Amino acid sequence: MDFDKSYSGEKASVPQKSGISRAAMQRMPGYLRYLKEKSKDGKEYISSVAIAEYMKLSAICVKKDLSFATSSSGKPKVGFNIKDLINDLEKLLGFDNITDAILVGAGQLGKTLLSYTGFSNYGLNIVAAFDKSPVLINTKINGKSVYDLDEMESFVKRNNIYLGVITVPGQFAQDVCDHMVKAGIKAIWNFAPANLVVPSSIALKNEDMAASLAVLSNKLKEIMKNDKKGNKRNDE
Amino acid sequence: MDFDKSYSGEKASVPQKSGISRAAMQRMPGYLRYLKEKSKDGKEYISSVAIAEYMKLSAICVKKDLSFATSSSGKPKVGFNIKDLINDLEKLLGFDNITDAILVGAGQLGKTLLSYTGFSNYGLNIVAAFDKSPVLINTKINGKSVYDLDEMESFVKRNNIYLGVITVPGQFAQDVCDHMVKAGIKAIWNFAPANLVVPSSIALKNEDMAASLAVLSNKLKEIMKNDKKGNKRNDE
DNA sequence: TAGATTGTTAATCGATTAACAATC
DNA sequence: TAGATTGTTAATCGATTAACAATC
Repeated sequence: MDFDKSYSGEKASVPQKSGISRAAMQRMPGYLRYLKEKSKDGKEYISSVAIAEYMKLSAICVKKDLSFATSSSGKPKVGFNIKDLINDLEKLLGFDNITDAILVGAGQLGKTLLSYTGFSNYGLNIVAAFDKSPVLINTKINGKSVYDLDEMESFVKRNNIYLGVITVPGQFAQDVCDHMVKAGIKAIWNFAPANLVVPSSIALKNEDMAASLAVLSNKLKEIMKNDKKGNKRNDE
Repeated sequence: MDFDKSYSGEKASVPQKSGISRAAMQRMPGYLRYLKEKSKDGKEYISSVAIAEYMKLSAICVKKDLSFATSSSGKPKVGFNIKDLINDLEKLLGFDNITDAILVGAGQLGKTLLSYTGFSNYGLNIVAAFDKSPVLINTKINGKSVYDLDEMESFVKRNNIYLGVITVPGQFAQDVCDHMVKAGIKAIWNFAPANLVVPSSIALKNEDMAASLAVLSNKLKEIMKNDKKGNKRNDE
């Protein structure tokens, strides 16, 4: 194998699905969640204006985003059929058909993800976990077996797995990542605090807590600064 | 209290720190991580070109980003002093001085975050947790007390806490969020799968697994489609 | 019908990149 | 000095928004 390896934050070299921007793609699950709520409330139709107002987006943005998902079009004056829209979004997001995945790192975080029942709503099914720790190997977490990391490659090939989740400490992440790529994994969901280097043909999504916290801390700092020039706390 | 409440994904109405784009802000922790690695390797200086190559960004982007952080400037022909840059970035990100936070929802995920030792590197210190479950109340997780949710408001006020982490199931998230805002919390880090509605004066960061997975699944789908028109797997 | 709402094309806005002068 | 690299201003690119015709 001969890859042109290099770190790729998330700026995938992988082409985007026909014209949908990453930003739009990230908004889709938000729409889906909102529509499901509305559907449960018994509503049948909803306008882009209503969605936009709640989601604090422009109606035009919502319309444009949804235009990528909708098979049937919305009705002027009425809006979109919520049930149809839900189906369209689930299809677009691939939440309707389950993708099998493996997870490496059955520590605290790994355990949490293995135990999370919500992934089935997102079309993800973690079928097995791998670890190096003898204490964990051959145990079960939420009914899912933890195997020796050495068995990962053959498991992945045998079961045609294409998605891998990394929940090991930062310093081991690159090594695990390399093994996943070697095994044939095509998409990596990385929870480890590490800048992973992957071939450009592999999809990588970093769940980067530090990055999130950076944004939030920055906002908080601004808020505190503004508050100083006024009333200090909101508790009247 | 009278807020103009509305859902705000992450499109904060809160002003950005003097000119730094959100995108840039999110890249900062990646730079920091890389620089720390390099520093450990014994390197003293690094050029924006070298950083850019590894991070798969343009050198211009790196230079521009770093210009927001650097107090002293880089040296032509040599690059930036790594140690200085690390300090600058940590200061910019607020990772150098600790912010206290509380967490609501001491379930599996809450437990994981409470046990995570890495947050101190990010300037975050979760000082206490809150829950409704009698099984959890008055227990300790990683040395941190779990209190009755009813005590949250007074705790937050008494200890001048401004940052709250939400790790409750989706259906309870809005209620918890409202209580946090009422208590005086200014920044909310939400791990629950819910579209939270907050006053525009509150910073909100959603750790939205569904959104991440949406992007990753989409990329994977593209890859698999492309692969069909060629060799099927990478294992020669 | 009148008016709300859709869907799309053109304009704007913001972020990234290119160009280039300054400098060690 | 020559050349690599910085820092900044101008150009480009992409995503969001505005405008508007179509339609139920």
